Amino acid sequence: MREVTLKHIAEILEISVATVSKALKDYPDVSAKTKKRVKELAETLNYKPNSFAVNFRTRESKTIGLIIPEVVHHFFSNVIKGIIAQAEKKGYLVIILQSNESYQLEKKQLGLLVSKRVDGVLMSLSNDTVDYKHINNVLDRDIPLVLFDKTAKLINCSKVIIDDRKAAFIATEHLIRSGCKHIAHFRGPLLPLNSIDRFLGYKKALETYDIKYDPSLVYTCNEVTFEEGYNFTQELINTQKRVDGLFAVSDLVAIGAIAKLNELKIKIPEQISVIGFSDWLMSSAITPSLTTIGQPGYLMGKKAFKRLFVEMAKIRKKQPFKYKTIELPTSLIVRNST
Amino acid sequence: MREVTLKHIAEILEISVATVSKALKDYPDVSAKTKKRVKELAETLNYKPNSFAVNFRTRESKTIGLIIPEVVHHFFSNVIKGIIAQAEKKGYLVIILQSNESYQLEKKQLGLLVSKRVDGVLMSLSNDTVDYKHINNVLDRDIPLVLFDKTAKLINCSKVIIDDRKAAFIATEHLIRSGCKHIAHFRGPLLPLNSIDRFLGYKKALETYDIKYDPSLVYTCNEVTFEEGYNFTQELINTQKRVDGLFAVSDLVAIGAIAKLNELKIKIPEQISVIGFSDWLMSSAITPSLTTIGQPGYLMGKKAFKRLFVEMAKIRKKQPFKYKTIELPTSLIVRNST
DNA sequence: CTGAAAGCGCTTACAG
DNA sequence: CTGAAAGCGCTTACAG
Repeated sequence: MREVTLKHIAEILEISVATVSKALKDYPDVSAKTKKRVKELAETLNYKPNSFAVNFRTRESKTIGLIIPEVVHHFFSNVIKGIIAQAEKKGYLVIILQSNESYQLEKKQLGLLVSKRVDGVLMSLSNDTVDYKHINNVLDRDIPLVLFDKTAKLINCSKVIIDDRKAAFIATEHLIRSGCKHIAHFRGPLLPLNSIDRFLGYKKALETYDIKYDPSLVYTCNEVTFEEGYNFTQELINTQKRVDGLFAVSDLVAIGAIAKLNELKIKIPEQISVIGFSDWLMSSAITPSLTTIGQPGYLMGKKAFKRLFVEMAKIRKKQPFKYKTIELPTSLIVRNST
Repeated sequence: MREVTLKHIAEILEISVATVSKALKDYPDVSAKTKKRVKELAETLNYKPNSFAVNFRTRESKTIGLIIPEVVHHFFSNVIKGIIAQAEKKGYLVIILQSNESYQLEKKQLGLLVSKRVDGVLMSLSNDTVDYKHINNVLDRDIPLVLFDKTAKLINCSKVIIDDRKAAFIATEHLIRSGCKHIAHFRGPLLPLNSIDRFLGYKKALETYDIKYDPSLVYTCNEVTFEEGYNFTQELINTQKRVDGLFAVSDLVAIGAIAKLNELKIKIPEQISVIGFSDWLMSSAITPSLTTIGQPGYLMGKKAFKRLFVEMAKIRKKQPFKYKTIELPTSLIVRNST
């Protein structure tokens, strides 16, 4: 079965390829009668434009690229879902690449997407990324790019984020208001802005409520895993320090902590209150259910695509535009661990 | 900055475009000297072939499509990860679409991928899919397509699966061997092959060990959620029937059951043993940790791409090949809930 | 070893 | 209202 082309239709109808093309695209300068004939035949023959030819001609692929640090991650899965849903609605397809939290991979993948000529890029930085040349390079080539969740202040482009500092402040404040006075923090890696901001929000809350900041109550989770939460909790308990609250950088870490506390028969929240961050699927299912900060992953994906869509249109039409930072609200979800 | 093309290089070097093209691709019929000059200049100018033109010419996109019922799902996330990792290794990019367990969407998305001219398709059927015309249609057009995890016997193509029936048999057998005699089953929806097979494995194990099958101990989870596990457990307990074991179609359902049993202060595994299916991230973290069947998601993704890669090559070279069904091993992971 | 030519399927500025 | 023509950037069969 040969692929049907404009030429076939033109030959059958004994008109030119140009007219067929214009008829199908409803150009005003084609007679209604011709349009009708062309469209009907196209329908009958089940004509589908050759997208390779269309891409080539129009210099558009109607495809965007997405680079994400880790696909197997409740929050990021939700972001992905939001992005593909919104993209599909607008006729765009999404190519997904995983940077594995590696700067080298991220750089390489961005190169792949550019050489594939995606119409735009959505990305969340890897924890490893310290240098932004690869990103500025894309921006300089007038390829729209929007960052989400893990961003960097020094990159000048549109961003969709939450206010990590404020959310962490609220989380810590919630512990303080529930009566905690000795609050530990299992923070994220030193580099990404999110974990810095969450740490700063924690410190700020202590300061606001006149609680002395004690650096020995802060542990750094480089991998942000269950095991780190589990092990650091043991270490924390071993120090024999007074601790009555714990703010963990993510639910997974908090759940690790809860597992260890349960094991040690330390009562939650009576002896130690625990709060996480992100609201993972499982957080309401564990015992005790985890108080946490709700982070709108699906919405973030949706908004990120929407912004990208706007910028793709602007660039296509060579219209000037300003970068925007869109901040999404978070929520305190109180459950039984505090 | 104008895009560098073969023509630019040809003009600067005062040779033909054809020779430049061949030199870059190391055709044997170009002199070493010319090759060297061309390659050096291409390097200096940072020449990148226009992938739109290449796709158009070669009729290949080096892109595959992936249709998955649900992105936010621990098992499927792992499959996605395996697929993109393997695809990237072979120079392929992956477009991901989510069918949302809807046959209509699945059909539409398959159409999108075909019109986008992906080189191949990987998919897992939606629970809703009863009719396979859309898939046979793709296969008939000589577009390679491999199914994984959720497949159908009636579709004639390559598949990457686990033996759900056997795994369910082993899960149920494990309960029986731990002393359970009254085993409930929270099964999946009536349609997809997986949940039918898991149900059949359960029945077969009962039969093998001379335990009478009691249909009133079987509940159907249409959505396969935490809530269903939670609610059906309440219903099950309400019936006052003797039950000492539960095999749930997925970990999420099992975790819902555990949450309810904990709430009712029913001891696990002393009073009721619980086993799940899939080994989600959280299953080792809950209390008690969940015994389950390990299902190799990442490997499944990897194998599915590998098979697709083979078939893409065969079809490109117009070589005949046979469809293959690749069965991956599962494992019984014993934890504290049994 | 090199190059002229055709062509992939479409779009669009232009002429009539 | 219709069509001839050019062109997007590349590849490859063919001639020399």
